[in-house]
This record gives sequence, structure tokens and C-alpha cells, in this order.
Amino acid sequence: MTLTAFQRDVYKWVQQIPRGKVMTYAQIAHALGMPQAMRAVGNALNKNIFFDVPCHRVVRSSGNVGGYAWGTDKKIAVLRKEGVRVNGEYIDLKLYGARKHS
DNA sequence: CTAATGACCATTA
DNA sequence: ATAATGGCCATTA
Repeated sequence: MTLTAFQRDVYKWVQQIPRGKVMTYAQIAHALGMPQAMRAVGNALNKNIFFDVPCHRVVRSSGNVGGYAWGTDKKIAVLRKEGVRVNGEYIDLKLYGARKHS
């Protein structure tokens, strides 16, 4: 597996998300200096399965948990396990949104 | 090079 | 609340 520079940057940020907190795709894209690359971010995360990246802590801006390579239900399960309250498929970003830091 | 794809987003109805 | 639409971007075929 070869990683592109973009993917490395994405993983770099995702790894900084503390346990029990989440970050949105848009936030990460913004942190990379590409506020409109949220779609590409999701794409990059889709291939992280071989790496050690807590991709389950990345959700949609709407609060919806978003997708997951191994199934959305799995994603929700892991989040709950970390102490995140999940209502249906939604999360309260006010409570669990991680603040970005450089 | 071009074209298609997708773990998205904001707007609109 | 849901559904459809256009846009954006890196990656891959």
C-alpha cells in the first residue's frame, strides 16, 4: 500500500481526535487548507482499513454519523463504546465536537 | 489525458 | 422531517 500525501495529511489529523470526541469531514478538509475537499477526505478514510486510524470518529456536518467501510452500525457501536451518545444515526456535535488545534 | 467514483455539503422544494 | 440537485476534490481505471 502506498499512501499519497493527501491521505497522510488526513490520517495525521484524524489520529489527533481524542477518544469520545468526533470531528466532521468538513473540519478536516478545512484543516488541510482545502475547505471543499470534504468528499476527498471521506474517500481517503475509506481506505484506511489497513492502517491504524480511528476513522470512526469522523462524522458528517449534519450530525449524522456518516458512512463506514465495515457498516454504519459498526461505527455507531464503537462510538457508543467510547462514551458517545448516539440518537438513531445522529450525534450532538455541540457535546462531542473536537476542537481543532494546530 | 479523460471519465467515473464516493464514508460529503449546502441549498432548495 | 425527507428528497433531489449541483458542486467540489483526490484517487483510480
